[in-house]
Amino acid sequence: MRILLVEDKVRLREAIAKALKQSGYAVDTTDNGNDALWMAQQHSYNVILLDIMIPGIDGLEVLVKLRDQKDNTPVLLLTAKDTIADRVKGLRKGADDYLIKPFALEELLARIEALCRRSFQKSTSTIEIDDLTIDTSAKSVKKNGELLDLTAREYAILEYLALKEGAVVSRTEIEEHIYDELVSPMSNVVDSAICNLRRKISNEDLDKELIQTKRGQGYILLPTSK
Amino acid sequence: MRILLVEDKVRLREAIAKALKQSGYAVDTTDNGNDALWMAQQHSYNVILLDIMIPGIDGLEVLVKLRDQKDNTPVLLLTAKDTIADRVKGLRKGADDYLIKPFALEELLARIEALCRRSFQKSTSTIEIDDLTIDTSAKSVKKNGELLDLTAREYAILEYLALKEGAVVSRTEIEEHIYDELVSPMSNVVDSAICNLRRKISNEDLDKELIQTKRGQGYILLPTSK
DNA sequence: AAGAGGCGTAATGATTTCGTCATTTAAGAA
DNA sequence: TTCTTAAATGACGAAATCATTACGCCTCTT
Repeated sequence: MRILLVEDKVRLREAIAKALKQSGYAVDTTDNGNDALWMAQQHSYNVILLDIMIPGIDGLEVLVKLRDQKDNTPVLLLTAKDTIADRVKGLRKGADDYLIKPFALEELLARIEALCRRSFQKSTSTIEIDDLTIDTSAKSVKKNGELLDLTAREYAILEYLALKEGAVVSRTEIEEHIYDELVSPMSNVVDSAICNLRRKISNEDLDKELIQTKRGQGYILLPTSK
Repeated sequence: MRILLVEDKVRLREAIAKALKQSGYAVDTTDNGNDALWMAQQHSYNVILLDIMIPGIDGLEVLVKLRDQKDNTPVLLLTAKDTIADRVKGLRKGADDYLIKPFALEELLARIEALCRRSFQKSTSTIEIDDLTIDTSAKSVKKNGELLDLTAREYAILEYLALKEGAVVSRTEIEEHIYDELVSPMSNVVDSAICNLRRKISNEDLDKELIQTKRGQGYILLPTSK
């Protein structure tokens, strides 16, 4: 999951970014509205955290412009203005949620999780696929009840594929949603990560791979039944 | 465990705060309702101790606003008003418990403990994990019946991890719930504390650590069986 | 007021992750 | 089948993260 964080106050921005990264998100940050718009066009973020009071174009304007461009990325507004009027204004303009500063990081994390879940149209925090149970809240994976020891990267990729279960996911898409930094075009990081992931989730007895390769297109996660 | 104490009378406030700290809680205090609301949003407290008769917004209003904001932090009301009507009013508005002044500190501590326990959905005051028995009431830890000599910090961290057994707990989360003051972003206090803690609870014969490291995410307390 | 112990900090050493590269394997087209 | 290209795999090394130790400040006790 990739998040754009738009916040001008350095300390707060870095504190939030740190917490987000600890929770396994790929995070891009900026301190102003212009860059925010630019970045939102460059990537398709899973969630945008938008401070309202920022230099240049303010948060609400950024939100309006995004929606004008038919960009429906979930937006969570951050603001100090604790008035009903502003809250309503933000939501009217197409914000998906609203958090009043200062807020507890845990609450922020919980809301982001909810927004992600909603955007993938999942109502529960666990995804079951074959003998795998992915708990997106605990960020853990169990196989037949056994906890698997996945690294953060491996988990992130598996979660992403699981959320898009049955859809072909290109390498580029994975790179864009899981990796902070730009991945060089020649790199085979994703292949490599998928390889390790498969090793950990594969069924020796079952020859069918849960993560299948679509030659020239990418990967797809398919339950054996389908 | 982090507690917000809202009480305007200086002597009483400091007496309570001191007792709480001695019992190992991280404590923030304020003497008025406005700050209380502000602080409650800033952190996710484990318990809020709320005096009803305070300057500015009164305690009941603070409670109402918290609940309006979907903040379900356990609230323990403190008040001199010993009338059935008020008691009912407080509880109706979403308070979790009620204590009439003057009260014995011991009773306060006992109720706080109960609230914490309830919020972590534990019914007993002892947690057993492998050969460890954590007595959240006595704030002591036994290993195979032997009392361990943990410092307050070490105990607090262990208890917190134990209450969230099986869940990955990030450094940020530990800092927020165990440490009074803001921890500088570069600090490795938590690492250091975990290291000391491990030394004291580790089994020389068993190679598996009870507190496991989730690289890039945090720590997790896992019984060996799982 | 002095001593002890707790605790935060910083430095260093250990571990793990992960990206890259090289090689092998597999898939699809001619 | 054979050739071409994509993907899988394994080894390696750099970088990031974590563990551990030592040190010094501060608080609390006596």
